[in-house]
Amino acid sequence: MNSVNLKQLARELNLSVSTVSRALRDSWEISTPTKQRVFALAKKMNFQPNPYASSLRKHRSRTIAVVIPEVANNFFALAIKGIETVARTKGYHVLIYLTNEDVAEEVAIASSLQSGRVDGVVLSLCGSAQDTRHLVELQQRNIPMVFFDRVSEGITAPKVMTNDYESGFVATEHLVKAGCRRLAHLTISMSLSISLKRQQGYMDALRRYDRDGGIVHCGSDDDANYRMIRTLLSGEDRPDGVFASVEKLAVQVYHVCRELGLRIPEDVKVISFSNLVTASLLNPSLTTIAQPAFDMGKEAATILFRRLEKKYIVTPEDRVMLPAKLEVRESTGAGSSR
Amino acid sequence: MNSVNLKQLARELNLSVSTVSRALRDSWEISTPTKQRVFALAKKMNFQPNPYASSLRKHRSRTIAVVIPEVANNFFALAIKGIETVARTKGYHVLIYLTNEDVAEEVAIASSLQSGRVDGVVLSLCGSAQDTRHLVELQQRNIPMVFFDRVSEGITAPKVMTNDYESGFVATEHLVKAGCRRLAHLTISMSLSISLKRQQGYMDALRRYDRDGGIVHCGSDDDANYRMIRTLLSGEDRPDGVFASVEKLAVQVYHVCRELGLRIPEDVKVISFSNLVTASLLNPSLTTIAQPAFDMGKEAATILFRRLEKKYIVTPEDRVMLPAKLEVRESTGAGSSR
DNA sequence: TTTATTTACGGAAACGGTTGCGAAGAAAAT
DNA sequence: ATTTTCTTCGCAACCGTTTCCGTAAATAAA
Repeated sequence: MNSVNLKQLARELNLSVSTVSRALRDSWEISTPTKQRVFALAKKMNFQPNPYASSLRKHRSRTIAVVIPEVANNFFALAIKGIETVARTKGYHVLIYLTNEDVAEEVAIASSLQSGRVDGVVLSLCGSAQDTRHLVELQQRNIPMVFFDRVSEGITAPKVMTNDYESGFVATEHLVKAGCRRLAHLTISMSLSISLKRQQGYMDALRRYDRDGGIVHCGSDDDANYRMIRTLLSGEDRPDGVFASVEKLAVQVYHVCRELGLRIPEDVKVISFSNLVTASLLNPSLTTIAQPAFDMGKEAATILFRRLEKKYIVTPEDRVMLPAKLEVRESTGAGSSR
Repeated sequence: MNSVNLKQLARELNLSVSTVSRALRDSWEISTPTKQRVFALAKKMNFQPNPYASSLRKHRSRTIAVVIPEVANNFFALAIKGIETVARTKGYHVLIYLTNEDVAEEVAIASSLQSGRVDGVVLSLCGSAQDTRHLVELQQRNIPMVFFDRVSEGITAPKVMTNDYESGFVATEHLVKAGCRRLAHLTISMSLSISLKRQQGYMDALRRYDRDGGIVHCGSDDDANYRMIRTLLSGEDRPDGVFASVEKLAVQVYHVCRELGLRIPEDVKVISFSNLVTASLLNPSLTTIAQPAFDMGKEAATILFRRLEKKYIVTPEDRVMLPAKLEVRESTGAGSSR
């Protein structure tokens, strides 16, 4: 345990505890020579102020929480990196909580956050059906929240997101223009607004181009998803274009196509929301809608810190849109196998 | 701010603060009816004890730190997941710190951890040259540490690792048996013990099978790495087998081969340490040495909590070996293009 | 009935910084 | 010389919980 504290410094310096405390915080009330004496000894004794004493007194922990559905996913990993980068330059610490796409866990986490352990929260919702009471309770405790990507429309808090509707439209349009006649959209949630928006973009593009297409509602069970996709691609009237809303579903599509002997892009064209670094190295390389994950994390954290510094007023329609980018590759190509 | 505290509960119940505190901790000193009254009101008022007051008083924060070089990497992401899973079942919170492969950041983080903010640390070193004084100082503050993967041999602390020497040997042997005559090993560090062990396995396999082979020392600068690999594969006497110690180098090899028009595996066979979920979908699919990342995280966290519960005595040679697994795929195949 | 032992709870001192207020001494103003 | 104003620092309360210790009442033992 770190046993060097203010009291010891004060005794050693023949000063009071309060003077030492103020000197270390570079208060104007303390003379320069005294400050220097204090700094010197503090450094010599490697004094580290007890963060818990400070948090208790100041009602501020200099800690934020990041609540996300999963971490083994390039998008969220990059977002964490963005958040952590900003946090450390601000002198904040980052607690991480994984919901594993399970609402019950999200509720439990939100509940534990009510204790005042953190000054603010950056979060991305899990995909299952959402009752947002646990988040409302957090709001009522005056714990600022900022959403990113998987936002909650029902809650008044800043939201950092991508242009999901347009991206869904563009992805679908891209498939159509690549020659697809019968499409399918793989989605992970019927409650997340980002899923609904991507889906709406898909549907509107279908109508705009007068194409046929269905929607497959996947979940968090990988095996079940695999079977659903297998069924989809096994039928007589299987789609010749698939738009996956998350990369893990695209990966499943690749596996299913291998198993069924379907060629991409000749038999089925594939496009997906994804931040896979290996997208260009896949066989065939995968056409993606890539989100600026790192920047979204940075932006969300930046907004949160502005809120914590009271330099920010939240409005109901408070959102930052960072554009996703279409990266055309072979999986939606004309058909040249390489 | 959460303003319902013990004092308010006590006033409401006509009890003393100490009694309420004891009741909530289910102390034997408190009668059952009193406990029930306390529990009922605490639940009704949604009482959440202030964790900072508790930490200050008990000198325990129920928080651990995870210090890793990066997060946008399947290995570390899965390890975090393993650590977080164990932590939450134990009621602990997880702080995350990224060194970005920068020793200076690692030192700064270690220094900030001296404050007693965390009860223990799970860490994986960054690759640059290591002076371990900052870690020794943490040890001296009685903050338990557990290493995983990128361990420090100079420090007496539990280490969770894979059989790096054998894996290096096996990987090299696999390339040799696939027909490679001239090998190259891409490594990221000259100071990490895991790199040295993988390298030693490589060298011993070369000697055992009487093959020629060099070592390319890469760093954390992706562009520089790319150029080094490009130079390696551009020469007249380029290798026909490459063993990458981390997946990002294997990805670079793929890109370089595309640029140079080299065919994998016909011209160059590639094997790599990697936890890429898309390894089997790459073009060609990548032969990997996969580490049990999730289990390594779980194991490291489990050991740390045993230490925190004083049920664990550390010995200098304290290490857990979890075996890595060779997954043979096309990148080291006989040459069939698919 | 008196004395020893439980049982159930309250008082108060921690834990280590932070901060409002007051006060002593020096400097400046009158 | 006296009063006022700074400058610099100390005292003590405070944040919310935990825990040592003490004590009154209830029960058991003598």
